[in-house]
Order: sequence, then C-alpha cells, then structure tokens
Amino acid sequence: MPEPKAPAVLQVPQTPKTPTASKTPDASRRSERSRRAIFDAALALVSETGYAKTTVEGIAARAGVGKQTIYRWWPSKAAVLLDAFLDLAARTAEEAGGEAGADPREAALPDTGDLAADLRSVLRATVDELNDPRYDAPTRALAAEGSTDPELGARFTSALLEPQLRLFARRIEAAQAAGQADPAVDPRLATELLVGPLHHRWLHRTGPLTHAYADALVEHALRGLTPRP
Amino acid sequence: MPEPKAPAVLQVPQTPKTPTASKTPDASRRSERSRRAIFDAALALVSETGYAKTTVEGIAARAGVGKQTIYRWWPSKAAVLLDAFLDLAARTAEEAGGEAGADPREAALPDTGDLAADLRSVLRATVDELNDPRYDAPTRALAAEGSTDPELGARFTSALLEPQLRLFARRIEAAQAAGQADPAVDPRLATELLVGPLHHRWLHRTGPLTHAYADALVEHALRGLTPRP
Amino acid sequence: MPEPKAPAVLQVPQTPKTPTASKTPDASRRSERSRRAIFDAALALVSETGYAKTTVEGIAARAGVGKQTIYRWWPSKAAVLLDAFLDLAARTAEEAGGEAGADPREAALPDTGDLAADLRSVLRATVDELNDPRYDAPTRALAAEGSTDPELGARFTSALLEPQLRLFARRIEAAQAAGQADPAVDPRLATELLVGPLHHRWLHRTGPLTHAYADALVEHALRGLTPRP
Amino acid sequence: MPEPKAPAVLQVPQTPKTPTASKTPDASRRSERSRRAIFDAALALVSETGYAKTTVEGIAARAGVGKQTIYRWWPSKAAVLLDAFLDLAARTAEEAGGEAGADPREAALPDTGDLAADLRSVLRATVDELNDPRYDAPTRALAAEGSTDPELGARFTSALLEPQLRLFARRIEAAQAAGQADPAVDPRLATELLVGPLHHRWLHRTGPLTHAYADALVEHALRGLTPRP
DNA sequence: TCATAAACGAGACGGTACGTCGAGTCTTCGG
DNA sequence: CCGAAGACTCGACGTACCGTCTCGTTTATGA
Repeated sequence: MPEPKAPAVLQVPQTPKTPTASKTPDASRRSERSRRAIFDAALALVSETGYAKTTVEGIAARAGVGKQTIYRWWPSKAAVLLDAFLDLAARTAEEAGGEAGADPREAALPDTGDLAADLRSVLRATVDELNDPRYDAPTRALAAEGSTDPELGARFTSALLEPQLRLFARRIEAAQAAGQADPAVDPRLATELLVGPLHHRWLHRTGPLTHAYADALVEHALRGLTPRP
Repeated sequence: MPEPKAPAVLQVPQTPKTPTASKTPDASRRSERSRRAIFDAALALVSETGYAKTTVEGIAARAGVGKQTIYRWWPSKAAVLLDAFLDLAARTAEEAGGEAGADPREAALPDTGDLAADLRSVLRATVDELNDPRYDAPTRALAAEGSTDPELGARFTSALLEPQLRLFARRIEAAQAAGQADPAVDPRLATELLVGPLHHRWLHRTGPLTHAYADALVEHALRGLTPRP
Repeated sequence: MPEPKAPAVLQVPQTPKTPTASKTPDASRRSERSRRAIFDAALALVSETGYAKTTVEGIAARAGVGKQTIYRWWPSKAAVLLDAFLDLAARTAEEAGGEAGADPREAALPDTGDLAADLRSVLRATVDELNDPRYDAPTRALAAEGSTDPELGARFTSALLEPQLRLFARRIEAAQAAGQADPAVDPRLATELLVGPLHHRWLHRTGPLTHAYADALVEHALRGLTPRP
Repeated sequence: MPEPKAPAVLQVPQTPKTPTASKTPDASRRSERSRRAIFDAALALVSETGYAKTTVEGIAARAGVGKQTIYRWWPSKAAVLLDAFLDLAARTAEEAGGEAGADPREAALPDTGDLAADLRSVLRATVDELNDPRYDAPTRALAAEGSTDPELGARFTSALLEPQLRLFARRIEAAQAAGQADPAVDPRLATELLVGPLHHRWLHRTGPLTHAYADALVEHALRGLTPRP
C-alpha cells in the first residue's frame, strides 16, 4: 500500500492564514520526536493488545507523552492510528521504492502487456499484505471504525483505499486502450470486481486467503461466469 | 436477508448432558417479556443514536430492565445487538414468508431459468436492504465489531452472512447443472464475485449503491472483463 | 448475658387475633430446621468474615435456604443476627444454668453480702465475655447497627442490655437496703458508673480490657475519686 | 470537641523520602475547592438522610465532583466523613478559640480550683454536644463504623476521642497535684469513670441525657457509691 | 388418608450503588 | 509557549446485593 508523505493528519487546509488563531496550535513548533513516539506506541499497542483495548491514555504513557499532546493534534484514537498507519505505509513504500526521489504518486501497477499476469501478481501481493499481522490488525480496526464513523471512513477511504483502487482502474484503462479489456466496462466496477471479493473474504473470514484464490479471482473476473463454448 | 428460526443466541452445542454447571442461569425461567424489551430497546437505540453511543446501561434503562438481566444472558452489547437483529430478521422473514408453516431453511433464490435476471432481482433487493437505514446501522455495527472481535465475527458470519451466501451458491450450482454457468468455477467464488463488490461499495461508501450498479455487476460478473469479439 | 427463650424476633403482639391475616405467615408451620440453619450460618459468617461482609444472600446460601425464607421472618440481616445471638445466649445460659427448669428471669447477681467482691466477680466475667471473639464480633456489630438504626437499637437494648443492667441495679438496691451503698444514689446511675467505662474501653479499644481493670473500676466506683483522709 | 489542625486525613508518616511511589496521587496538585465541597456535601447528606443512606455517589453528585476524586483521596465513605468531621471540628474550634494564633493543642479544661465545678461544666457541654443533631449523626456513624472496622476505629479514637480524654486526664492530674483528688487513682480510669457512663447512655439511649445527669455523674464519680457516715 | 394450602429451595427479576476505567479538559511546572 | 505530568468532571463499565416475585417441591395438618 504505497502512500505519500502524510505530514500529519489529512487535514483540510482550514484557513492557515493567521498562524496565531486561538485554537489552532502552531504546527511549526511541533515536536517531531513526540509525533514519532506516538505513532510507534499506537501501532505497537494495536498489534499487541488489539484496537479495542488500546486507549489514548495507554498510547500517551507508552510514548512518554502527555495526553494533551495527543489531543492537541488528533481528534480521536482512530485518527492517531490512521496517521500512524499512513506513516508506516509511507516509510515502507520509501524503503521499497528505492531512491528517496521516487514520488509515490507516480506509483503504478506493473504493465507487462499481459493484464491477467499483472493482476495476479498484484492481487497476490495484496493477499500477502492482508495476511501480514503487522497490517491486518490496524487495517481491520480502521475499516471497522470507518464503517461506523462516516468522517473517519471518508478519510480512511480517500487516504488508503482510493489510491490503491485508482491504480487498478488506471491499469485496466490501459488494458482497454490496448484492446485487452472490454471497453464497455466501467474501470471502477472492474476494479471492485477484483478487490471486492478479496476484501470480503478477508473481512468476514469466510474462507482461506491464498495466492490460489487470487489467481482464481483474476481468472473468473476476466472470463466471467458464462460458460465458454 | 432471509433468516432461520434463531431461537436465541447461536449457541455452541455445549453438551448439556449434566444438569448444567454452576454459573449457567436457568434458561427455562427466563423472562420472555424482558428479552423482547431488550431487543426492541437495542434496535431502537442503535437506529436513533448510533451503535457507538448505544450503551448497555441505556438499553437496560430503555427496556425497563436491570443491567444484570442483560449481562446474565449476553456477554456484550454487540452480542445483544446480534441477537436482536437475528430476531428482527426472523420476524421479518416470517411475515414475508407468508404462511406460518414456511420453513425459512427452505428459502431459495428465485429460479426462472434465466440466471442473469434472477441474480439481478436478488442483488437489487440486497441493494435496497443495504440502503434501508433500519438495516444499515445495525449491520454496519455488527460487521465492524465482528471484524475486530473474531468470536463475534464468527457468529455474525455464520448466522447472518453464510445463509445468504449459500443461497447464491445453490442458485449458481443449479445454473451450472442447467448449462447456464461455467461448471469449472467454484460456486463460492462466484458468489463472492457478486456479493463482494456490493459489500465493498456499501461498506466503504466508494460509490452510489443503486439498482443500476447491481445490474452492471451481474452483467460483468457473468460476462467477464475480457472483450467480446 | 443470660436471656429468655426468645421464640423468635421480639415482636410486638401485632393483633394476632385472626390467624389468617393476609401478610403474616403462619408461624406454626415454620420450619425449625431452617431457623436453626439460618442462625448457625449467620453467626458463622459474622465470625468468619465480619458483619459488613455478611449478606443475606450469603446466609441463605450457607444455610441451604431460600432468600425468601429469611425475608419472610426477619426484616433485615441485623434482626437475623440479633435473634441468632439471643438464641445463642439462651442456649449458653441453659447449659450453664443447670436444670432446664431454671427460669432465666429469676437470674440474679451473686449476693454474698460483700458488694465489692460480688461486683468484681461479675465485671470480670463481663470482661471475659467481651474478650471472647465468639461474642465480640456479633455484639460489636449489633451495637454499631443499633447506634445508627434506632428501632434495632431499642430491641438490642431491651433484649440484651437492659436485663443485664437490671441485674446490677437490683444488686445495688439490695446493697443500699443492707446499708452497704449510699441510698442517695440512683441505682441506674450506679450501674452505668460500672458498666459504662467497661463498654467504653471495649468499644473504642482505648486500653486493655483485663481483670485488673475490672477490679480497679469497682474500687474507684465505690470509693470515688475524692481523696481519703 | 476541640480539635487539632488536621490538615487532611490523619496520615501515617509513610516516610516520603523517595519522590513518592507509583500509585500515590500528588497531594500538592490537589483541588482545595473539591475537598471543601466534598466535606460540605458529606456532612449535609449525613445530617439530612442519615449515614446508612448516604452514598459515595451521592456525595460526589452533591459536591459537583467526580466519584474518582473521592476515591483518589479516601478509601471509603467513612474515611471521608471522618475527615469532614475533623475539618468541621477544627473550624469550629478555630472560631471559638478566638484569635487565629490560638493553637488547639494548647486547649485545656478550665481550672478554677474547684474540680467538681469544672467537671460539671465540661460534662454539661459534652451533653449539649451529644444532643446537638449536627454532631450526633456523624459521631454515631463514625463510632459505629469504627467499632466494626478496626483501622477506622483507630483513626476515630486517636483523632477525635483521645484528645478529649487527654484533656480530662490532665485536669485530673492537676487536681491530684493540688490534693483535690485521690493520687492513687489512674487518671485514665478516672476519665473513663466520667466519660464512659455518658457515652453509654448516649449510645444506647438507655436514659435521658441531661445536665442533671451530668451533675449527678460528677458527684457520684467523685464521692463514690459507698455510704458516707 | 389423603387433599390442599402453606412454607420452602431456588433463583430470575428491577433496582441501587459499588469501585474502576478511560475520555476529553484544565492547570501547573520545567525547559 | 510547547510539552510532561496528572488532577479534574463525567459517563459507562461489569459486579454484588437488595428485596420482590414467580416457580415447582415438600410437608403437615384438618376435612
């Protein structure tokens, strides 16, 4: 899940004209040290004890930080976790992405010309990610929280989900342009046809989440259920 | 969402050979009146104020019941809500199912011989259900909670989700037998190919959930993404 | 602490004309077995875990009795304990008092003709009783409860305390008649002059409660604080 | 009931060498406002509704304070009431004691040279205090609770009872030195000879608590029960 | 001698309060 | 003036008992 820098919470600009508005804290004086410590503590606690048992108080204590320092910069523990996770994703992507200069917004699915092969490799990677406990716990928690809290859900979707979906859509558009995919199908729907079943099985644990499943998914999404003559 | 009898919580068999252990309350003395009142209160509160703001205390107060009466029979508010929802679904199904003799386990998807048409009508109904606020709030809450709490998730899945998925699978098997669907495809995967995208869009609110979407989903799930000559 | 039969709680007659009043249970059908079991359980629990931690529920469980059987016959756990204690005292007195025919109301302090000696022996016995943990815990509890709850206090006083005080008063009157005590002093006040300090030291644990203390008390109560020529 | 400074709960020294352990709250940050409000609420509730019906929850609500703020500083409602009562006594003494410089530890019983007269006046004052409902209810409650709970009893005794008893003992010693009292008698026993009967009658309500009773008590405690020639 | 009405054991019920936990706010102090 | 520390109010938690109320099951006369 490659992701941008994410300097802080994905905040709407919020008129940062006057830097001394009464409520808004001065971000330039912010302690980077505390921010990192909070992220680390949040991710560690969620992994170790689960999201439900993780508390703001616990994160603060673990991070060696005052509670107010958390509340000053985030509205809820879910928001902390979201940022922590974005940060983790960004760092991971940076490592994986090679040189520091690589702009994650330029990231794209591989395009070898063979749509099926490309999708298989990407879905297999997604399967691996969803099976990685390091990602599983926070993602589940964020998805759950987001499904209930619409605002957080919007952030979660736009910051984590959408970029990924866009990559799929773009690859499919390319395939359509290359005559490898039916141009009549909406790329968004096509994307969901691939990602939806995967997430469904992951979220509800209705079956094993394996590479074989990813392969089968790609095959039938491309060929459809209709019998071939 | 057609549903079985669901007499109470989906209890694990538990081998009640011995006259019951020490802590277990005597279910035969249970107050039906209280049980109903708790269900009604739980559903009402979740609809009115949302799952997060709903509390066991609140449910008890609204139901005119002691808190202990809830804790005696359920381990958590999520479990209460699950049973309440199952009860609601059962009652709804009973009404809809016509004569009292109708066994919900006999429920099946329509089979007019036209697979696409049948799937369209069912997915459209599912879309309507997911858009109905009466079902939306509790389902979201249960899905969220279940995604975090594995035990509850298992119950949620087996009691609510699985029965529905089985109906799809059965219809698809019938279609395969009738030569209307590729016999090579796993009916479970086929089911997920239809239901997964729908749930994905619903859960993450990544797009409008309409009848048109349901129709498109059916079409492309059946035909696949591969261009037709 | 010698005491009468105490068939049950010291109940005011309460117009027992019609034996079939609506609320009053039929005492003749009462289970003696349960009554004893409740007394035993109550005394045991108070001794073992203290009065505060003793609960009606606990007494019932220990006695193998339904809660209602307690509430049917007593208004509170303090009342149960009071009756239990009266029963204990009665049984103890019966054993000590020799033949079964001895009427406890006939009990009297010894009168050897030597007032000081008689008082010493009785106060020493009282000291022993107050030091006996079998009596200490319930007596403290009843005194405490009675000091707060006036109705129970009245019962406690009239059933346990008064009879004892009356014995003192009678012995002192006898001494006055025999010219061994100042006839001008109110026997009640004289009694309190002896018993008050003892109880005070016992209740507040302001000093050791010994035979020597009892002796000193008698001496100075009789002789007064005024210096002798 | 004259009383010392009593800055807060009568805390055992506790050797605060180390910068304080883990669980102990920082007393220097304590809210004086809350402390006062809790005292006022506790005393008011005990007076109005009685000790038994007074609850920690009720005190917190009436004081406009979180329950935790009570539990942070006191272990039980009895401890709260004890401190509240000590505080009340301290304030009362301060008012009565005239100038702010008056050290309550310097307090002493009057010494006019006439022991009998001095004792009469003090016991009459004690009678008035015990009859004052403002003191009666809390004192009863504390005495009761203290008689059952040894730790609280120790605090109650040492903080409220002992100082008063010491005053008596000191006055009696002075009388002994002046040849007005038998030097053979233990001043503590002499004190109890006066205070014990008073408390006994008060606690058990075995008779009217009047000035006349106080006077008679003094007379017979001094003169003894032995007939005068 | 048995029928029947009660007292009984058991324990679920509506409640109240408990003592604890954490949320989010506010205050104090140190760097 | 940010940040740590943590006390504050508030609200819910899950538990323990209260005293009341059914439930069958003894039991013990009195018809």
